[in-house]
Amino acid sequence: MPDAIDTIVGQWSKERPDLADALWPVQLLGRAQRLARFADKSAKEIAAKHGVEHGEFDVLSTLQRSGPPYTLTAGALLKAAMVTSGAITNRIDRMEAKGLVERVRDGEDRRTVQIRLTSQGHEVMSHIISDHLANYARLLADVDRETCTRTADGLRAVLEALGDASLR
Amino acid sequence: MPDAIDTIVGQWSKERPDLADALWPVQLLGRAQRLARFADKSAKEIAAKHGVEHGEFDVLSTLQRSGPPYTLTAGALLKAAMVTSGAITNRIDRMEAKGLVERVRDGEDRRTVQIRLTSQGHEVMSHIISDHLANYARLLADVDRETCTRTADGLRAVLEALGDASLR
DNA sequence: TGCTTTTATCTCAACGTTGAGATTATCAAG
DNA sequence: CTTGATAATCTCAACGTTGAGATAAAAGCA
Repeated sequence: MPDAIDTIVGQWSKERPDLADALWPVQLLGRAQRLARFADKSAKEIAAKHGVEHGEFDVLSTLQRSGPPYTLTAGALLKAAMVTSGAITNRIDRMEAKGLVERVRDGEDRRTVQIRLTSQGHEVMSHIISDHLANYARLLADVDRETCTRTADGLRAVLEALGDASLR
Repeated sequence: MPDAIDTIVGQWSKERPDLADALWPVQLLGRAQRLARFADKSAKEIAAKHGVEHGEFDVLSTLQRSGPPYTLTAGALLKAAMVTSGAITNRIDRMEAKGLVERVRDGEDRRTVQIRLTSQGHEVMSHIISDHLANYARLLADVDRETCTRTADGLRAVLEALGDASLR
């Protein structure tokens, strides 16, 4: 059964037959983008339900999963989030105002700013993460588990080839 | 070899062992999001090289692959692009100013606006698409073709289960 | 010690998207 | 016809991100 990407590839094949042999990457990358859009949109709704922006959820998540003392530099956060420095500064500003994180400048290197999850941030996050994972599971409810595993493994191979480094 | 998502899943398993069994969707959706980010960022650069925004490239692409007469309604474009109506209006405004598309209100249903690719838009697009596909191929250059095919098929199954309808 | 380069974060204006509401047109009854 | 409901697009203020430049601290080197 054709999906949206099959349609797109079919349309291009007709319109530009000379490019037919160059369309195969779209089958993979186009679908990854499409799936990511659905997942993003869905995750955004879950986060909003708990009163945080999508990007803020990302920061909370990165901090909590980093484990005690739930503290990372602004630089580590922007790399993990794949956004620019301006975006991280803004997110931290907003989150600090909400009491979710706090900036700590300690002695070692005074250029860096340590961002620490507050107990309130910790609390909010523990509620969101369950919802978030349940939502993700719901999205994939109709897909058999082996397809998920196999596809995830394929994506891992692709990301490795792309040089997507481990985070630590 | 672990990738960024393996690291994330590992961190969560340690921090919240009670959620260990609920992390499997992240293996798939997290990687899709990550791959999509790389692809998006790369596509954005290609489009910029030709003087168009990422979203504008999306519109050009949708119009051209739709085939003669290279005309779609604003509504069709916003569905294809998965964005809101405001975004499409703005994109069309900008693109019309650049001479890439033109609004045509013909008689049938005067609520709708037909967006038509101009000859200039056509020309710009034919240059971009080759670059774009070459860039996509370059991204996947180090991945063996069968992995791509297998993974793309897996993603199609997931998208179908999500109800991602064919576009026409 | 002094000078330059590099690193980390913040500042801020420009930009694109969102999302609710307004506008205008069509359709379905009555 | 007229009314009410539905549909398609546009308007616009609020919002988050980008990206270049500024600031300040640390590291490299003479």
